[in-house]
Amino acid sequence: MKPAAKRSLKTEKRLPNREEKSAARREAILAAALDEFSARGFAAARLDDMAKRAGVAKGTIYLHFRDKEALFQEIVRSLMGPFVGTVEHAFNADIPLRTLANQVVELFVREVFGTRRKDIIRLMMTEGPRFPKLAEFYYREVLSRVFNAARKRLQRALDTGEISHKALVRYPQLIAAPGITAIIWTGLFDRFEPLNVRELLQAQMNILFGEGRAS
Amino acid sequence: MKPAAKRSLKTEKRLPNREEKSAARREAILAAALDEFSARGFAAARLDDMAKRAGVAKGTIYLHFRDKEALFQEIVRSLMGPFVGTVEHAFNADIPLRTLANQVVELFVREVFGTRRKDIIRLMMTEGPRFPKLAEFYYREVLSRVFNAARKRLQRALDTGEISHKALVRYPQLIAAPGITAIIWTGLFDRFEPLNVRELLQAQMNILFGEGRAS
DNA sequence: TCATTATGACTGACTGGTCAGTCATAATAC
DNA sequence: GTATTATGACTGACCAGTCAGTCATAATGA
Repeated sequence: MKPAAKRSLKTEKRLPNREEKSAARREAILAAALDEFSARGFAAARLDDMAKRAGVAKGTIYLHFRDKEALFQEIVRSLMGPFVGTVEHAFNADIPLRTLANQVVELFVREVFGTRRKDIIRLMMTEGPRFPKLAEFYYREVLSRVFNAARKRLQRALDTGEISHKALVRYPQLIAAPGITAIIWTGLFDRFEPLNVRELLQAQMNILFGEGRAS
Repeated sequence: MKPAAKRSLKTEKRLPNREEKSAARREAILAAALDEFSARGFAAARLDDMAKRAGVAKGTIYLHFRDKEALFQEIVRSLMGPFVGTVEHAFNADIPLRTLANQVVELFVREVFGTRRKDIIRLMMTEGPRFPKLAEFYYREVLSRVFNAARKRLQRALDTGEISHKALVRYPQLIAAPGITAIIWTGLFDRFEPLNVRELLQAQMNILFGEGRAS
């Protein structure tokens, strides 16, 4: 498949070969598609616009993705999949709950709110009901894994007396809720009443787990 | 079909006159449109389907609403507008905070989650970003009024020592967050992991305001 | 090394279908 | 009788997905 390219020349800047170019285009298409889906929603996003934005002909999209829906699903997969491990790892670390809470806030602010993952989550909420397959993927590969890790840690915290609210083990949604709310709020109302996302999340963590210093 | 009815006979069941029929149709169209918008989202919902569902010809819709977008906005207005007063009233009542919290939970479960208002809120979250005018209307006529009432009550509670978390006055979002989250969760993941909405909301209220009896 | 041939990634005009909105005609209320 | 309201066939714009043809790059071989 890939025979000797320009041979191991020292040149950092080899010309990209076919395979590399193909991969680069695939990425460009994914990025462009996310922009369009975010801006217009699934139904109203135009393949023509994505192609133009990615600097590619429309037909090219169909060389990489079966159809519009597959493209959409692949965006979710490619951005959220790798992120789950990071979150699980954070929950499994052997650190005090309050420190963990601060880390989770930072992780959310930096790796979700500060990236396109915020848009992915918004799209999941927005389009999920019409893509049961995607919702299932998201539940199985993302949510249930994150929630399991969270529940395990919360149960331990309950056992050791780090927390007293039993409800948290049953409803980790209470930890996620301000993040969800922040994503929606900023998308709709930030121009009327801007929201300090980090403060909102920290406030909930303070209430749930007691006061702790800002990191 | 039905010419001059029996004139002012005592008959409770007069034939509806023009005005009444028109109003009834308008309502039927609004209801049908909400069903379609909820099921498919704004862009993908079809006027033909709404007409069929409302038992009306497509053209009739345009006798009542300028276009698809106006119809959508009118749904939000007509369902949420009257509801705001109820909520403000609840917040202004002179009752203990913990009782109020229970009432708010009940109000949400019964008047939002148990009605189409749940769908309206979901649609606002879903379609709001693409309808800045609607988001503004919603903020001005619904959210800011509810939040103001909530903030006033929470400030009083803080002054009297009913609560100790100052953050609640700044971020009433923390009270709304589980409701938002519940609406999204049930729309996406209820088939994998059903959510007891009332319990979720009560759990948050318990954490925010201390344990209280279920109403 | 360089000329020739083979490959398959890429293009974009095109097709078939969809759907918001219109309007001439029909039904109905007054 | 006539003004108002309702109808639904129609139109024009739009867009997902297709495919015959192009051409840069890779493979071959002399």
